[in-house]
Amino acid sequence: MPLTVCTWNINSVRLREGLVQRLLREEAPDILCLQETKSPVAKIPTEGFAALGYGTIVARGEKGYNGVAILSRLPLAELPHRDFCGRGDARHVAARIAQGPAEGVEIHNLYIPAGGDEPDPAINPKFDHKLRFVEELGDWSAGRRGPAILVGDLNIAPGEDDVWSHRQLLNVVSHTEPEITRFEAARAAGNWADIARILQPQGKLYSWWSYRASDWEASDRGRRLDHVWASPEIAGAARASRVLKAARGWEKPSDHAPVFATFDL
DNA sequence: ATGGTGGAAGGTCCA
Repeated sequence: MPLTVCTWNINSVRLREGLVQRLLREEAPDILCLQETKSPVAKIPTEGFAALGYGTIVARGEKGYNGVAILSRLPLAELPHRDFCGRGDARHVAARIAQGPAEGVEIHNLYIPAGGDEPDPAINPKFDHKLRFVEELGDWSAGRRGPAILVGDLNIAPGEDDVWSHRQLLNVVSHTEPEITRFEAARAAGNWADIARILQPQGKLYSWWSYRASDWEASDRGRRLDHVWASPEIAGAARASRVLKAARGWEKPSDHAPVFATFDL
């Protein structure tokens, strides 16, 4: 049975409730993980999602910033989240699929700090926070076991083909050496498979295009910031991966496009 | 080298 998971930085779930509904109607993933919901959990507009079959929602939120949510048409059991960097931020939410062929698979939805502009932890506390967050992701990954899918806006584009210009972004936060080193170390620590690159090792892949371009599509200065990782138990079941680039062109879009992965479980 | 846009809060910070 196929299990399709989607991850999307929505940049306000309340402002873009209609876009979320459109995605659910047109693409119908089994599970949709959202980041930057920017809403307290109680104010997430759940009714319309439930009416579309996504009555299971596990979320964490705060007012105005951060926020992560898992919408599902499969039953979920919420799992404890980790308070990365001990700040109480709503950057991780987790659940276990509770029924069906994928029963027992854990879903981890993460929003890694963007890290600010200056890629120097000595003068930029946001970049320091980002580096420590990714280090902690490695520690946590090394200690966990069992079938799992980790998705989210990880805010790092690790490969040369994950950015529009490797050379021009080497000193731009999201593609710097200290970030990428820690990112790949964290992935290795959990034996996570990068599903998009398992299925397409070469060629440009982006999931984010800045709002600050006069024509995002024409300039196509994208980065792959949104990821789907799978644990070794299920990485081999990955069958498909894609970016719904069209959603970046929807009315009043998020600056991120949804990323999908399908597993035969 | 710079500034460009967008969301939310609320007279600014974050991305």
